[in-house]
Amino acid sequence: MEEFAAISGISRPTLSKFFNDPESVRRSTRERIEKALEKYDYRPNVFAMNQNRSKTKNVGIVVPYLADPFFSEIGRAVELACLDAGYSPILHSSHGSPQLENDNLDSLRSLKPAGVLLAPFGRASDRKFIQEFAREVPLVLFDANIEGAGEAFIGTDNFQSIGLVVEYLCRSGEPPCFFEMKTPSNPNANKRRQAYLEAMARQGHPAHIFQAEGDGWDFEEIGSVEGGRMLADRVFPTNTVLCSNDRLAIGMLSAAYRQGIRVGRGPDCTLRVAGHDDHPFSRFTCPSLTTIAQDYSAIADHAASALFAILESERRPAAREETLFEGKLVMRESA
Amino acid sequence: MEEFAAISGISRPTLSKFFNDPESVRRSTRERIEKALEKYDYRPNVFAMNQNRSKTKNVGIVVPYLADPFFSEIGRAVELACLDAGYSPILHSSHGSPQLENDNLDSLRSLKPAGVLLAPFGRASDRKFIQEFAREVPLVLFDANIEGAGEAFIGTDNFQSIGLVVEYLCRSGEPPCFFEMKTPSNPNANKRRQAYLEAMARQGHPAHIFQAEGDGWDFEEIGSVEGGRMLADRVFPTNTVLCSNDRLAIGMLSAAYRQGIRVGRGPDCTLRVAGHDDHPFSRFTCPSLTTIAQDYSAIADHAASALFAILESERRPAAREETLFEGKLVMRESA
DNA sequence: ATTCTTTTTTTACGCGCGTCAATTTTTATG
DNA sequence: CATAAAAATTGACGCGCGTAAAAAAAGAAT
Repeated sequence: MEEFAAISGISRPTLSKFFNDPESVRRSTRERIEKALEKYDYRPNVFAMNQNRSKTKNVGIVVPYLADPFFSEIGRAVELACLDAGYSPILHSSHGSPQLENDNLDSLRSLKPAGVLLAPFGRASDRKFIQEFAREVPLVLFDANIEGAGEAFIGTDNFQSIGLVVEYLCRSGEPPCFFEMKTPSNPNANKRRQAYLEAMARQGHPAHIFQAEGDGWDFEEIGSVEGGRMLADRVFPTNTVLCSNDRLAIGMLSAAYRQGIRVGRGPDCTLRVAGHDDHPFSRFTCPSLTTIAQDYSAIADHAASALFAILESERRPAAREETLFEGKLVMRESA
Repeated sequence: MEEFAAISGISRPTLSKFFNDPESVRRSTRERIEKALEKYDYRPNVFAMNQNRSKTKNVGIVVPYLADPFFSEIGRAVELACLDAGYSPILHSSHGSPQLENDNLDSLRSLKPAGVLLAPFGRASDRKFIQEFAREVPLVLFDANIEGAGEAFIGTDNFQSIGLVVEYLCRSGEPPCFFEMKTPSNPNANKRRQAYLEAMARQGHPAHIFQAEGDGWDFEEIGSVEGGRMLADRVFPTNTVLCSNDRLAIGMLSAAYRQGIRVGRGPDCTLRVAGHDDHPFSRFTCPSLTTIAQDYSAIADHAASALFAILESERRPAAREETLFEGKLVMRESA
């Protein structure tokens, strides 16, 4: 940097300011630096930059399971939002392990991040650990909420979205049963069950909840095995099943296919299946899956903005903000 | 560290050695340090550690598209192998953009990585850029090869795997046609086409190749639209289609379902479909997909080992090593 | 016990940059 | 044009650690 200062004719402290925030120097100076930069392509040393800075431009992003395309997509959207705002995103996956969630936060902490965007496991998360973490680092949660942790939460309004699909299913055929995991790792699952119950009450139909054994992240497998068993045993009192998420629904569709059960709205169909999340593969299931599309680019953008607002205000907000986006019904072949 | 040296009764240079490599100090000393570490939980500053080190313990991992579960899984396996070897993996996705591949390598370079594991796009990659990069940083390629770039390549033996599935398909029914993308971004696709041609020649059957228009990473969509069109137009001269990869096959299966074509081995079936890769969702397609399973944990482990061997030997190997693992046939319902 | 070897300690420097205070230069304002 | 305000420069210190050289200590071998 010393050398670059010499040949570019700019003092080193000014260069330092520039690299921290190009907007912080006068425009004429900025242009001179940028011109010199093209000529000599100097790049500051990341490690030396961050050593003396208490707050860096790093933003940690942690999602529970990157192999799930839903988190892959939303992780990407958050990453982009950070880049656009001039931060350096660092994306980590907890790979289904709450312990790894803690490890990820730990390893992020040593990178002195300006803030962290976390999609937590929820119930399975180490709540105390996360709250402790949030005391040191500005933290915004998305997708899954943990009451009282972090400065803000951004997610989908499960009551709205489930209400929407339940209303649709009731209007267009038999009222839906609800299929979910017995011990869901995600708090959205609990919200959705509750939302289902309320929506069915509103519609004046009896509610029927069916819970699959099993834990972990092999949702398709669970949906296929447990859902398949239920189909074979004819436990569903109506011909319509609303699955707590698309991955369970994908499993159930595969089970229905194996059993020769025709799924869809047609007259020859004996089963309707709907999901929630608009998983990237839901368009290609057989039949294609009717589901709820979460507005995850809105969720990602809003979560990032919320964090940046906190970072720029330099102080923690007084009230914890919770923002919920509405889901959209995506009507396809399965229901 | 100074403080921690004082209260633990160990000199600071010894501590420094310890944190670089715990094995480099005498066992009795190591135990004393570890005991003190539990008591005072000091952790060295990552940035200061790496500042004066020309080579860090960072290992960059770059995959072309993390939303593809195949890369998600193999990326994870590589990540784990790095952690086990005491390195700090940093996983980046190029999100389908060759430009971003360059950007990722650039941003990795500023982290002074000890080495980089790259699954490149292949043909679409910026070959010169990557070769330039490899001059600075030890580089090992996996999944997709770029001739002459990097110190080693580890992947699947497409000729073996395609030979295997072609042999199986011929033996168990009509010989397969081959369905692929016209402009594949992945060099494996070219190998597979070639392998198909050779395998069909060996089997004494005429080869039929059908290429879908379209580019990008929406393989399911392309398989569904283009493959569906071909099915409707009855262009396939036999009842068996071998798809270049599972994601195309998933699309084709969805198209077949829409058209009421029964897929599988049964007497009432008029189409057989096979894929390649054993995509995580292939078990849940309708019907479940017969495919080739790549041994990606072996690929990941071997790629990581190859890099570590280079790092520990401190010099570039004389010859470029290419290691190919065999694929395994996974027989399911679709063929 | 002596000698040789390995390990640790002592001492000291420097990495590349952030950042501060004092000063000078440039730009905006009246 | 003078003056105030904003921005840039000068000079200097320190961050937390790597690392080198020389001396001391500990352990191993004879």
